[in-house]
This record gives sequence, structure tokens and C-alpha cells, in this order.
Amino acid sequence: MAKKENKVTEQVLLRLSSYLSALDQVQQEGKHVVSSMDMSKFTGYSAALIRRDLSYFGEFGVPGKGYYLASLKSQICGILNLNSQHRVLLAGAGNLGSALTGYEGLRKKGFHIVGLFDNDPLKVGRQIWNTEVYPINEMEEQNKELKAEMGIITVPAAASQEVADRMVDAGLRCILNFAPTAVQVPEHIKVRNVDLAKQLEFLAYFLSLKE
Amino acid sequence: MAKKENKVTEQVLLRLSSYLSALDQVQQEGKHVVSSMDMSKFTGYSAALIRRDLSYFGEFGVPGKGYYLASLKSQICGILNLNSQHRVLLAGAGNLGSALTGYEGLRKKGFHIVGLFDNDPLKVGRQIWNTEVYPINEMEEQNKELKAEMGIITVPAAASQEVADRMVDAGLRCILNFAPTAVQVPEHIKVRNVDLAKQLEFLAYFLSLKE
DNA sequence: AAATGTGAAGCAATTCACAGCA
DNA sequence: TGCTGTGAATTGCTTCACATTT
Repeated sequence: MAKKENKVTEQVLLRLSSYLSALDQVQQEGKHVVSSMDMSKFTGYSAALIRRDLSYFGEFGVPGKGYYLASLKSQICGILNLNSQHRVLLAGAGNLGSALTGYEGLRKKGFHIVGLFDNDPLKVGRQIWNTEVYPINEMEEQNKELKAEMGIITVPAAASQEVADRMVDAGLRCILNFAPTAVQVPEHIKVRNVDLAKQLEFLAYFLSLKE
Repeated sequence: MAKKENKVTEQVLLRLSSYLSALDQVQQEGKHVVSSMDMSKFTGYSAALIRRDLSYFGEFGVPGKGYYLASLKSQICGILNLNSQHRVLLAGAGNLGSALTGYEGLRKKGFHIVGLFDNDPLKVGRQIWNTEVYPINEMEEQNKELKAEMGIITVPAAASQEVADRMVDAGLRCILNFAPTAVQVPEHIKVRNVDLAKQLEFLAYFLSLKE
């Protein structure tokens, strides 16, 4: 399942995820075969780019016809490793952390937040959205039971590095970091930073254009 | 303030935002002058790239010396249009929406959520984090008073297009969309999509590598 | 001496355009 | 005919390397 192909760029992986969404949308129209042009409509990426992306992983299409929707979907899921459920730890049971824990969208896509971690004594020992809150220093210990492989960081910037270290110790192999500072982790751990303020800063630029 | 330069790519804008964070970090070390190499340390981008990005907007540095921190910061803020506060409407007063409304990180960077919109009668008329909740169809009317220019969408996918349309009618000029489907807007409106599930799908790929 | 700003080179990503297959 | 898969062309982005400036 795990492709050993030389290197897939991050951009390609993100596009694959978009293609999946597009397929879901096309599926709701009742179609069973989809062309690169159809997908272009839904994703905004050019048909040529879509074909090249897909052909990198194999020949999934039928010339003159298109791609069989169900088959393509399962191929992409295979590439992205979405055929199994994924167990996730979340550190920082504040507003954002709680919101993500209760977010249907993640669960529906197969991501289950199985343990919360926070140092606030008012939160430790309680449950949020039916998920237990543990102290952060118990992460390694608790994950022997919880067996998660992914982590989400929603603590304030000052605590994010400490939390990332605990996640690495706990054996997590990839981390989604919402804190506004990048964290340092060993080579073999994959981190993705999502800085919400940065998204708005990006947009603010456009307010200064024309008019 | 608004540069009319031919075209800045989105990547450059996002990096500028990272440079700003780096400058904040350097500032805490008490330095007043910073080199492209210093910034490289904090951002992970190469010094050459940083110099090229900055030189695109002007000659901000002093050869042999570096960049004056305060001055560079204010230049970048000027480019990104961050010298003034920004007023933001948020539609979808659910978990994620409430969390963002209460999020210190946004306020500290000058983004103020001044009005919430939701169609749930249990929420309309109440306040969340001291911010009033209005019905979505009142957005245009309310924004005559609220005078926001930016919008955040945290409603479910099915409602996101409708909400985007209302935001356009209300005169908002850029939109941060957390719904997992892209929305259609007129040419002159800038949308940025942040699909949280997509971030985890991206990371899941790396779980399938090496072992 | 040290670091900027920038042509030119090098590399990566995307599109073009079409041969080949259903 | 219609659409895939892919070499070749193109476009765009990043790095190199150095003349220039303080």
C-alpha cells in the first residue's frame, strides 16, 4: 500500500485529497464514470494536471472513457492511507481543542480523537464530548492503551514545544499544530502547521488592493 | 500602501506572514538588527529566498548590516495591510465558530469578530463571547452598522454557498472558509479555504511510509 | 568584513499537444 | 469519437554567486 516512489510532493498529496472531495460530489450526481475534465470543474485544477497527478501512481483511467468513480476513489484512499480509521490524541482542551473533538467532519473522515490532554486541573479527569482529559505528562503512559498515531496541538504557543516533545515520546508519528510557532521534532516525525491568524493576515492583504 | 506591483504570489504573502512571526521571536531576544540568515533560522526558508521576497517590495536592508527590526516589521505590516484593525463577521456559531470568536490569537493580531450569524433559533439573539448572534439573512442589513470587510464561514458544507452569497451581498471582500467544499464567489472576492479534515488526510499518508 | 540585492543558472511544476487505446 | 497517459515545451520558483554598499 505504501508507495515507495521516489518523492511525492506535499502539493500533490493535498490535491489528491481535493480529488477525493470532488469524487464525493460527482458521486452524488449519480455518475459512475468521471473524466479529468469533470474533476477539473469541481477542484479548479486543470485536467492535464489531474491526469498527471494520477498517472504518477498508476494507470487508473480508461482511455476514451474516463475513470471508474468507485475504483478511483479506492485507489486514492489507498495512496492517502484512508482505508483504516486513525486514532488521534489532542493536547489543549480549550475552545479550539473542544471544538475539534466534537467536530463531525473529522470523525466522518475516519479520524477519531481518543484522548485529550491538558494541564488545567479543572479539566483533567473530566470528559469533553465523551473523551477523557488526562494530564499532559501522562501522554506516553496513556497512549500505551490509547494506541494513537497522530496528534493535534491546540495549546498556546508557549507550551507547544513541550507538548510536541511529549507526543514524540508517546510514539505519535505525525502532528497537526495549530499553535502559531513551528515546533522542532525529529526527522522521522511529520508536522503540519495551521496558523489561523496567518490565514487572516494573508487575506488582509487583498483588502488593500484596488479601491 | 497598496502595492500595484504586477503580481505577488500567494506563497510570498504567506511567507511574509512567517517573517513577521520570526521578527517577533527575534525581538524577544532583544536584538534590533536582523539578517536574512537569522530569519532563515526561525522560518526554515533559505536566506536567499527571504532576501528576494523582501527586495521585491523595496530595499529594506542595509548592506553589510542587515535589516532594522522595527523598520522591517512595519514595512511588512504595511504590505500585508496589518496596520489597522480588521472587522470580521463569522457565520456558523457552532463549536468551531464559538472557539474562533473567543480565540485570543486572532484578536491580538488585530482581527475582531464583530458579529455572529446563525440560523439556529436557540442561538439567535444571544451573545457568545460578548458578541451578538443574528439570523443569517440579516447579514447585509446588520453589516451597515458593523462595517466588517472580512468573513469567516464555519457552517456545515451544505449551507456554505448560501452563507458565502450573503457575505458577498453584505459587502465583505474576503472570506476564510472552513467548510469542506469550495464556494463560488465573484471575481473580486478573495476566498481562502481551510479544510481541517484535509490536513489530517495529508498527514495520514506519512503513516503509511517506512513503518 | 559582512550582508544586501539581483542577474543568471538551475530546478520544479504545470501545461501543451498528440499518439494510442477503448 | 473521446479521453487517457506522457514526452516536450513552457512557465514559474528558488538557489547560486558576486558586485555593491556600509
